[in-house]
Amino acid sequence: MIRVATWNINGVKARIDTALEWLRQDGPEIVCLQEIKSVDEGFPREPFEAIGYNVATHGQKGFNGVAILSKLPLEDVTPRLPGDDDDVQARFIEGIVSVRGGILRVVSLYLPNGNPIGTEKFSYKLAWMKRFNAHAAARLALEEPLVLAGDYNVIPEPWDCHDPKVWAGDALFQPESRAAFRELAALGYTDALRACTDAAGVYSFWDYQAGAWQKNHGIRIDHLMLSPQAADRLTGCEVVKHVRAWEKPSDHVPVVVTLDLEAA
DNA sequence: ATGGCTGTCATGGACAGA
Repeated sequence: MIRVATWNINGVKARIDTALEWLRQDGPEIVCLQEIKSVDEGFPREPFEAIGYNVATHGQKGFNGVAILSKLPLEDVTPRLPGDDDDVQARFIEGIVSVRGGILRVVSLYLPNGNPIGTEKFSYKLAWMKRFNAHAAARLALEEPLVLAGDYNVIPEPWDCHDPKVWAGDALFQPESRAAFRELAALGYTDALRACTDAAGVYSFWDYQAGAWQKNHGIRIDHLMLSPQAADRLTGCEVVKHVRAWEKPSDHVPVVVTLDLEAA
């Protein structure tokens, strides 16, 4: 089995001890990180390498930034979402690993938040989603197992949040945001969590403010979207909720998919 | 709550997050 996680760690320097603790206990073969908030040269590669991970990063100063950690050798690593050479925000990195009988392709993505609506931030979000969906569509032609792992900043359905009324005016829950996310399913991608459960109230983010964690006022915005060839190998998907209660937690928790694949 | 935390950069407080 190969497990692939997505986790917005909200700052790799602030989260290094927490991240290493989880990875030592229960580290999946592949971990897609978002919001590393670090330039590539500042990323603490050594402690991750010391516990068996190869490290690929696409960082930027202060905010954003994505990475892929992999116990299997990473090949063909490509930063930047195609489609706009003027987009300087570090929100996308893609790579492949060899598995028995072929390859597994993995993307770590950090989709723009988009708030407040009615501004260029929201139009940037929608433009980014359009570019991302075009890339996702093109990748289907490869007919490979592919995991699009990331912080999508989209609440797919009303039962993916505690109170839909609270999110009605938010970029994460706009009809346009949700429609763009649904396009991935229309293309043939499978939401790994939703393939495993239809339970309401499964969340991946709880705000630091207002006792959101204690009240379980969460939202589900971190998703693992599987190509048909990956979905055929799906055996499970779980939210690693307990790390939200640790000291110095990220406001997001890992979501992990298990695929019936073996290292080459 | 017109943002109640948190992280970054930088060393005070703006900016970004969701």
